[in-house]
Amino acid sequence: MSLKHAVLGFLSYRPMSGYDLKKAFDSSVSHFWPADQSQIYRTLSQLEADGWVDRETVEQAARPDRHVYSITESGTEELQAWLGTPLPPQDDREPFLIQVFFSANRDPQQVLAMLEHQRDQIRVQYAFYEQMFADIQAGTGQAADKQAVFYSMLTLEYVLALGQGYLRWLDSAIDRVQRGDFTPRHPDMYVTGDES
Amino acid sequence: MSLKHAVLGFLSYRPMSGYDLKKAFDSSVSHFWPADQSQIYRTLSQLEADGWVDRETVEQAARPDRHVYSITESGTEELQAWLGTPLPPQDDREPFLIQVFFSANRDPQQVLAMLEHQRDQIRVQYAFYEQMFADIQAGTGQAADKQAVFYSMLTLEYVLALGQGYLRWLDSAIDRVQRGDFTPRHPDMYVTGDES
DNA sequence: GAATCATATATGACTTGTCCTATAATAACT
DNA sequence: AGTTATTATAGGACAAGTCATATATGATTC
Repeated sequence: MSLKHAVLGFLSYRPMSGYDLKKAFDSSVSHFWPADQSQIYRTLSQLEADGWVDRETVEQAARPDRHVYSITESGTEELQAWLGTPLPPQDDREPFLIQVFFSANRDPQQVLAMLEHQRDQIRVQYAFYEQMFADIQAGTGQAADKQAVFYSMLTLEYVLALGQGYLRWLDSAIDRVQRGDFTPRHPDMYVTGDES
Repeated sequence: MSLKHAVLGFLSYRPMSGYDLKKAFDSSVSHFWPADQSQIYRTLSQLEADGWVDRETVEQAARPDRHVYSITESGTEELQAWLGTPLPPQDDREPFLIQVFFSANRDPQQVLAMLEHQRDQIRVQYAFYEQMFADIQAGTGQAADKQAVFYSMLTLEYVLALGQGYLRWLDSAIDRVQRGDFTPRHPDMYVTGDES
């Protein structure tokens, strides 16, 4: 379970409550790992049962008690081990491609509208991530931990890089459907660098 | 549920059994929608309950009976309606990025190994899809339904386009980690075409 | 002769995640 | 004065998908 290890990752920075974690997820990794609030709480219970985190109750006047979780030694070990373990290849599902796949018997004008709508959506998403990238770059003086910022922004670069691929693909598809040219085109060859 | 509509899509071509559908999925859409065998059977039951497919039992000597499903009129309507309905934006999860995100306190050599391993994996996947693309292109004479082939291959172009983005991102990341240059770099600007 | 493959359907147990709701009190906005 | 936002945790119901397994038999491979 990746969420378990993402939570451990955050707790390796500092102890946090479920509420803190939800905010941490939303503000830093939601572009590649959105986390549901109730799922976070359930995951914390599991982590405690695993012995990877300790729970401490902090009483508050006029607010519900906070349950602050700290990573344990075995939790730290587990996190380090997981970070060094290659993940099995993911199979990504893209429901939009189901609509594309079964478009052969539809009116080309409607297919075109569908593709253009998707392009608009992806563009909005892309612009959003671009803004995030710019904001973070502007917001980090030279004070902060360079590597932490680097790896954080690397994940944004990822969504931008894939977003570009998506948009290029949509543009190419739209162009061909517009022209009634139903010819498959292998995307421009990716020029590989040398093996290390 | 997208699987429901993918199944409807296949049944709009011709009546099929669960077994047939599993083979159809594996050989044509598994690169963007892998389908579990048991999930297909459960989905067929649901589609029947929805009234979108009819079930006919075909007895066979020496083999289990086949349950052949045909799309109904209301199923056809549902499929057409769904194909014309924009999907909500997807949030894609990429567990590898969790490992990247929490790499700041790891040994750069190990991070490098991780990135290179991922590059190898994605390259293999990319080569596989490229081969599929070439095979289909070689295999289709001018006899077949041009549009069906086109939209089918368009989904392959998609995985290739995103694969290229992924590989480019990995190359760029590997390069920087190798040089110890922890500077974020916005990927090359995507040059947008005109609005239609 | 034995093992495995292909055909064919289906259930149980489980995992991961979503959505909605309950609870509770203070602060801030309109 | 009334509504909404913030802080804070957590369970129930549900959806979608995975994995293992059960059943049955003919054909093929070793």
